[in-house]
Amino acid sequence: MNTDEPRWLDDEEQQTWLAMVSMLVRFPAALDAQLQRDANISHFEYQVLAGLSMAPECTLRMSDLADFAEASLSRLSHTAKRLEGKGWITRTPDPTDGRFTLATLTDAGLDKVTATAPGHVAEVRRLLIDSLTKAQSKQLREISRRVNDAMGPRPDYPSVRTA
Amino acid sequence: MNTDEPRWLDDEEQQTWLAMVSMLVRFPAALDAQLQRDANISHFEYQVLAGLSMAPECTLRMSDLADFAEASLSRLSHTAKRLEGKGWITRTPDPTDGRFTLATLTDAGLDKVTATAPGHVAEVRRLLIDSLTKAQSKQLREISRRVNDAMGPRPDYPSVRTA
DNA sequence: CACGATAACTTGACGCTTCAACTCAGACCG
DNA sequence: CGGTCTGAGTTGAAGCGTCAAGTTATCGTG
Repeated sequence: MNTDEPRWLDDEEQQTWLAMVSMLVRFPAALDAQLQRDANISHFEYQVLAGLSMAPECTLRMSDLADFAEASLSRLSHTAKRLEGKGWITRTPDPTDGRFTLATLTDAGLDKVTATAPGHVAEVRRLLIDSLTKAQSKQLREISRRVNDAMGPRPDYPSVRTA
Repeated sequence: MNTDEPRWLDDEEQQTWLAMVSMLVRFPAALDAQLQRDANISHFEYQVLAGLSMAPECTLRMSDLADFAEASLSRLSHTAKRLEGKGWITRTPDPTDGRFTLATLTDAGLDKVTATAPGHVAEVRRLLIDSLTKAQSKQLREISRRVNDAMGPRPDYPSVRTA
């Protein structure tokens, strides 16, 4: 609603922007497509399962899991219900503090992640890692860091400590 | 479902990947948040209106508009119906070929874009352009180009020719 | 000129995300 | 202890996107 003359984008800036938007739209779609095709799950569901698989005891509080997957608690809750319905996770109140809910990967859930991970990693490699030189990969890390910083402090940035 | 030992990501690759995922999730959310807050429209709706505003006669075929906005025709059709309901666009069959539908920005729609654009551009600047050095901006263009290429030929890449 | 393609939308149903309540457990306070 | 507050999680409704059919207009072909 600001009507002061804005600083429009010059040609190069616009190209950067358009290329970025295109990648922004297509990349998540490509990831979802691969996972949907090969494992019949969404990228977000995969993230949830993968997050649990990397946690001690395959268990995480809902809020920590939401934080890891950068999702709202509500979104995670709905998804957790679906995943529970498929037998891949269970939810129980935290015995040490009933306010928390602990999500745990079942054996079937672990099998699912194990079966799905290689194909997913291969796709990430194909689309991103192997498409870039080592230098570009480093540049992308720095660029992402800066953009993430510009968006504010939400994700605890340095090394999400999950693997 | 491939069970051959995959090439896992090493530490640096994983960091690149995680940073990228974070940006991928948060950046579109940030754009939508700004537009929703200041103009009460989604980024996709903005793209549609902006696409029309840049076209000759403020008019485009639905299929060309879908192509520009990298959306399915179905998605665009639903959105167009909503935008038409708000009085921002109109749809008419192409007089020269009844199979096409021409979407045209109304005066009210043009006002909406004009009022919304400066704030949106400012946000793009704040989050992306001004967060990066000129060199990084160039790197990002090249990185996006490569990743977009890896995802296949869908969008007619070189200079979308809309402005 | 009829008649089967084909392509450009449009529509309806379904699934997922968001948003705004709502529930519930423990903390804090008198 | 009872009362209130806070924060975690859940739920239901509403909105948007996708998918699979449907429509309709033109093209080709005989």
